[in-house]
Amino acid sequence: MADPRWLTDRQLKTWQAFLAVSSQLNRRIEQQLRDDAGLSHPQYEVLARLAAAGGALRMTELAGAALTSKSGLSYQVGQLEKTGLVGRRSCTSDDRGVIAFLTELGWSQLREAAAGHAALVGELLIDALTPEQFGAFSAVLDTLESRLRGAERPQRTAV
Amino acid sequence: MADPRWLTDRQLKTWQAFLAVSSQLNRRIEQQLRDDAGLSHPQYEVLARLAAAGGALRMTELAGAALTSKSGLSYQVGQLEKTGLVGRRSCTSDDRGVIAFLTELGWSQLREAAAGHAALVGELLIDALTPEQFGAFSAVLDTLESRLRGAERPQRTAV
DNA sequence: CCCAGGTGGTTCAAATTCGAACCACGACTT
DNA sequence: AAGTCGTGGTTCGAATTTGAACCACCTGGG
Repeated sequence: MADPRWLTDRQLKTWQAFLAVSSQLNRRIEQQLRDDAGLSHPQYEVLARLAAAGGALRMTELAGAALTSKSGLSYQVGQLEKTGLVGRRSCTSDDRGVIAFLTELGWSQLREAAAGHAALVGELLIDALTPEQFGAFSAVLDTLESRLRGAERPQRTAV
Repeated sequence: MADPRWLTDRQLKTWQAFLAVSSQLNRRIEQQLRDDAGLSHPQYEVLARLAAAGGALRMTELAGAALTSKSGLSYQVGQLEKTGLVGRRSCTSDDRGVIAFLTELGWSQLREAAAGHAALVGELLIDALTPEQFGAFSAVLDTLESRLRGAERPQRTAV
């Protein structure tokens, strides 16, 4: 363990800025969705993903981008079902599977929420940056995302 | 509300990448801290901030970067107090105030956790990027951070 | 001095989150 | 066809989070 790695001030500051931005951004988004449509961010994500997929998706696919755990997804879909925004139907080709789908109400609620959401993301994330900055930011995120996707669990190398 | 703003595919994809990266990064960090030092990320943040301030800080200051709510901070400091990593003492100049401070145990636990933490952040965030990318990323985050700090609650512009 | 108003922290109930345990079913073996 | 293993989802309990209500104390004005 000799001479462990340290981060420079700049690196540490950047990391902290990332955490702060991430946290603040989430806070704002959450607030907007709550006020405009009575949805939590995770719930909005579920609706948005379903919509992007044409209106229905298997639970596993929904869990895809791992914004939440498996059980968390069950919970949120349950909530959305209670309020009538999505429904559940079992998968014909695989009896284990469950398909979540947007109801009419779900579509319309999503449509309502989406405008304000897009506006806010645009304002906070896009408008704040120059086109060059945005391009660079986008590239960086792609890099980080694929890197993170790669090594799921680094683990200590053997004993 | 005529013709609401929409995001381009690229913009939407970037936003989603941001969410995914943020979530994954947090997951990894959380796991490392838990395994190496039995700390949650919020707890580590508290210890790190205290250390950066020389070992003691008022609750309000700790809440500063708003990684958590006021009550959340109370809770976490409470947990850390139970495990003996921090202590509470009342502020002499203002009887309302409470000062949290690192205990000896707190310092040493932090030291242990810090190495692994720095290594992981270095690996996931720094090493993944070219120096140019990192510079751009850093600049973008600064911009976003100050922008977010600025308009706390945008609100709809009058009626 | 006493009161109104604001700030600093804690406490409370309710909602959400997570991982572990669990059940049901499909896929592959023999 | 029965047996085993892996996958898809849900359920359970424990920990955490949040906003609102609350108490104690400071500050400024009568």
